[in-house]
Amino acid sequence: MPRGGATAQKGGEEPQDQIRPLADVSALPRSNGGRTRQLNEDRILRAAEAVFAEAGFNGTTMQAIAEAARLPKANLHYYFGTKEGLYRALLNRVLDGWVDAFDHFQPDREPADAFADYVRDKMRFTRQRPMASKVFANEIIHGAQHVSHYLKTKLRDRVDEKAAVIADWVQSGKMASVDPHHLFFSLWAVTQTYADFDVQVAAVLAKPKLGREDLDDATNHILRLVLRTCGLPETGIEHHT
Amino acid sequence: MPRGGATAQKGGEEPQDQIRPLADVSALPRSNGGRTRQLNEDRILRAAEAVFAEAGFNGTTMQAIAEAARLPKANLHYYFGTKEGLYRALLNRVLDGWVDAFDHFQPDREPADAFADYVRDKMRFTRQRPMASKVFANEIIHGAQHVSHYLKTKLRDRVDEKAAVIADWVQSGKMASVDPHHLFFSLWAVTQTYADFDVQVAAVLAKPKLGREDLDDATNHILRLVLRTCGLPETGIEHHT
DNA sequence: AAAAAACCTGACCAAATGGTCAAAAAAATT
DNA sequence: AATTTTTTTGACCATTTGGTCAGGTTTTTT
Repeated sequence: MPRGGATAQKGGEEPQDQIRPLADVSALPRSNGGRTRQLNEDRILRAAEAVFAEAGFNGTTMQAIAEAARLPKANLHYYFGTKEGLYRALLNRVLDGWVDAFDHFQPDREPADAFADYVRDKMRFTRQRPMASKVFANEIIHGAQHVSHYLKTKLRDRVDEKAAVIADWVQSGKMASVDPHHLFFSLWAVTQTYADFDVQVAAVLAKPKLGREDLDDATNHILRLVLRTCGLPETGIEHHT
Repeated sequence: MPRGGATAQKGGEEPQDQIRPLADVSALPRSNGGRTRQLNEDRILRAAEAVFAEAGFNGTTMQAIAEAARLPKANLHYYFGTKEGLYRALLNRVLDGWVDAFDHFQPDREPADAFADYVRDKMRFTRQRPMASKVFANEIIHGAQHVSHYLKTKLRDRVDEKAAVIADWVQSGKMASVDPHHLFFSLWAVTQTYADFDVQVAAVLAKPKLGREDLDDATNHILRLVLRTCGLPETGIEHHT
C-alpha cells in the first residue's frame, strides 16, 4: 500500500527527453536503508523548483517536471498525489529559509552590523537560489492563495517582533528615524529584485546574465542605501567603480 | 472582411456569468462614428489586465477574460486573433506608461525634486493601476519572453541616458555618490513592491487590503529612503506617525 | 436603397493536461 | 524463503482550452 499523499496510479506517458539536466543526481545509489523516498522527493522538488519558477503554477505541467527530474509522470503522482500537493511541498521548502534571516536583528547588536548581515544573507540567497525566490514571488503576485495564512501569522509575528527591535534602536538614538515595517518591505524589495527580475536587470546592464560581480555590486549598493537610510556609518563597504 | 489581427471566427460558448463587474461600461452607446472597435478593444484589454494580473499568462483562459468583459469568447478572437495577440497588446499598453516617468530627470533640475517627483509618479501608478504592474512583473519573472527586446533597447537606452544625468549630479557635488543604475533598480523595486506584493504587505500590516493611507505612508518612507541615500535634504515629506 | 464593410456569435474540434488504474518489479520484514 | 510493503510505470481517460468556421446582423459607404 502506498504511503505518500497519493493513492494509486496509472498514467499515459510519452517517452521522456530530458529538458534540463538536473545537476548530476543521475545514479541514485542503491541499497539506501529505505530512504529511496527521500531521495526521489528531493529530486522531484529540485526539478519542480526550476519549472515552477519559470512557468508559474498554471504554466507548469507535471510532464515538464517529470522530464526535468527524469522520472515518469506517474512517479510524481505517486509521491505527491497531485500537482497542488507538489506545489505546496515546494512552497514549504522555500518558506523555510525565508524567515530565518531575521535572527540577525537582536536588541543588543550594533544596528549597522545587523543590517549588513541581513542584507548579505538575503543577497546570498538571491544568488544561490534565485528559482526559489521566483516561486515565492509568483505565489504572492497571484494572491498568495497557498501561503496567506503563513503571511498573516508566522511572518507577521516575526516582522512585528523585529520591528520592535528596530523601533528601540531608533528610540535610543542608535539610528535615524525610519518606519520599521516599511523598512522591511524595502529591504525585501531591493534584495529580491535581483532574483525575481534578474532578466530585466541584466538587460539594462547589457549583460547576457547576472554574474557574481554584478551581485556584489548590487550588494554594496544596497548596503549603502540601507545604512544611509538608517543614518549609520558605511563601514566595510567596498567602493564601487 | 475583418480588420484586426484576426481572420475569421467561430467558437463554442457557454452562457457567460460575469465574474467581475467591469466598472460600468455596460451600455456601449450606439451611433459611434465607427469607433466600435476602439471601445470594444479597450473593454477587452481592461478585462484582460485584471485577469492576466491575477492568473498569469498560462493561468488565464480566454473564457475568463470573455466573462470579465461580458462578451462572447469568439468576440475576443475577432479583435485580437489569439490569446498571445491579446497579451502582447496588453503588454504594449502597460509598457507605454512605464518609461515616461523618466522625464523627471533633467540635468538642470534640482535632484531632490526630480527624485521626489519620480517616486510620487511611480507610487501614483502603483495605486491607480496595480494590475498593470502585476502583469509586467509576471512577464519579467517568467523570462520576459515577450518584452526582452524592449528591455534591451528602449528601456536600456532610456536608463543609460538618465543614469548619465545622475552621474553628472554626483560629479558636480549636487548629491552623494551612488551607482545610478542600481539606484534605478532600487527605485523600481521599492515602489512596485506595493503593487506586486500588495498581498504580502497588507498581511504583514494586518490590513485586509492596502488603503490610500498605507500607500501614502509608503510614499513618504520611500522618499526618505531615496533622499537619504542620495544625501539630499528631506524637504516636503510629512513626518510619519 | 443597394452594396460593401465591419461586427457578432453559437456550435464545433484537436490538442494538451491532470489524474487514475492495474499489474509488476524491488525492497524490506518476518 | 515466504510475505508484505514500497516503488515503478505504461496505458488510458475526462475535462479544459485555444482556436476555427459559417452564417447572420449591423453599420457605413456609394
